[in-house]
Amino acid sequence: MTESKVISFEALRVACKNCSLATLCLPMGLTTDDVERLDDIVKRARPLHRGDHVFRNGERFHSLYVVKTGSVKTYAPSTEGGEHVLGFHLPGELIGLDAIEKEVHVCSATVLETSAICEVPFSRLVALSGRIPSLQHHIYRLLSKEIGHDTEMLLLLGKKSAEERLAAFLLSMSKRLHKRGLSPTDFYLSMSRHEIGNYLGLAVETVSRLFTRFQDEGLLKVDRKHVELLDLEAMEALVARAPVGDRRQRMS
Amino acid sequence: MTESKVISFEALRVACKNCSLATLCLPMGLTTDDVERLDDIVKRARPLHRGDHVFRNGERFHSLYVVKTGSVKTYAPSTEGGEHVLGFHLPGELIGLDAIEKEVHVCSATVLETSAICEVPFSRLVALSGRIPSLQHHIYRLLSKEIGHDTEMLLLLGKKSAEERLAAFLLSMSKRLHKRGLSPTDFYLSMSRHEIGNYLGLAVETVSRLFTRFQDEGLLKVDRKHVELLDLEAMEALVARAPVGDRRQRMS
DNA sequence: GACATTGCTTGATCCATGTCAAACGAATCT
DNA sequence: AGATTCGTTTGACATGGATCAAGCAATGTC
Repeated sequence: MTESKVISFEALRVACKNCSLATLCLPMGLTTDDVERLDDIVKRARPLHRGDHVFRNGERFHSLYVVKTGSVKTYAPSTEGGEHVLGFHLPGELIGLDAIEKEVHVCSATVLETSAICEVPFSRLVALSGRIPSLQHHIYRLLSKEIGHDTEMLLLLGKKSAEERLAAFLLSMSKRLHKRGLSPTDFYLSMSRHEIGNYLGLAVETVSRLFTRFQDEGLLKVDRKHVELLDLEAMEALVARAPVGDRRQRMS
Repeated sequence: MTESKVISFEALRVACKNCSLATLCLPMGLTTDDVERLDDIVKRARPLHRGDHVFRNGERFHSLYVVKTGSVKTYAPSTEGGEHVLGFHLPGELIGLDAIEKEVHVCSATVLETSAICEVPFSRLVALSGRIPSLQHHIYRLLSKEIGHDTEMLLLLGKKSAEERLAAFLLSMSKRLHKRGLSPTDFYLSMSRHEIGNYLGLAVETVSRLFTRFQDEGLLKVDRKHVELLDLEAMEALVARAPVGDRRQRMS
């Protein structure tokens, strides 16, 4: 009990300069000196537990957040009690970028498993970026990257079949986990089938059926949250297919 | 002939400080002095004609572009010759933000009708933003706004019915045109049904049928590209409906 | 002015995926 | 351990929207 508490405290005490996420997170491309300064403004919070919120829709925006360990789901609560899952975020990923414009959080972020989150006060980040041109430029790139990612999702939701969506989702998880030094073929999903379906614009039942179909076809092995991708190539081929509407007229 | 040429030349010569788009475009929130400096870096190009490209997928990224008059379509060309329409852009709107990260254009932008486009060299904008904090912050907001917009589209494509998508599209056009001093209820669409369908993740036939249905229901009057919205309220009610999947279980 | 070409509309049909329903296993509570 | 709940799976069925197939209206071409 006491021991695990000490361990997580130690884990959180680690500064940006020692952080294994250095290449994924903000410090990328900064000098050692700059990272020290960035270090000063980042607050490291105590671990959050499944279901805890990092921020909620409607709250005033003060900080960006970086997932340090664990995973986070962002979603837009809808009237009627439903929700629209906007994304799943792994260690090193930044959340809250959509709140800069209105200075209010336009979505909510909740933790899918016990997670550590770094808080980056935005006004201090902006002040710092005014003095460090490379940081300023890096923030532009981060925001642009987010736009690029959203654009990919737009294509996925607008043009791809259920099968292609789930394959793309699994490959995305695979690649992102791999970048973090984990197995690209063997991992645990921290989100439910319901959340996956919601995220991909599919019914839970469709997601479930696709998992069993993929398994029958030998593409993967799945047991509850545990997924083993057996044929990455075939999966890549699935998502690389021309979008649905385009399959009608084949060009010369 | 000669006369129209002179007119368009005059129109283009207009500087940022006199631009009617001032509140929509970059200069928002800047001092007169700052706007003058911004003025120096913005290049005003000759008018482009229907089908001309502002930039193409794969080209090296140098500049952001602002639509001054006319309208622009951004799209991601797919293999097989098809395309995925990412957005339609009206005067005052900025395009190319998704290219900052990779320094390469990840989509193409083509002009839907004769249009004037302002070019904003990004490196010069960045340099200027380093010296003008309010400009820097404004760029953060612009990028964040784009993310927010993409997020809305994600909801539209992931959760809404064909009917809701078209209604949302028409209302979006209506609001954006209104902001530019044009009628919110009576306007011409510069894009084809095919492009609308592609953008909304629908078949052309579905878009066409919905237009006739909306007309039959008295929501609007449509003749080719000319649209007259007759019942904005009813249309708002349509798009405000809870997303598809959420209509099942109603909360207490 | 006839003839392509292109964009739009309308009808008939089909199918992928949503919806409804039920059962089951795993996890949590008492 | 038994009961409850929740997440998942599977089956049966319904349907929104895609696809296929004409026909038609507007625009451009020679």
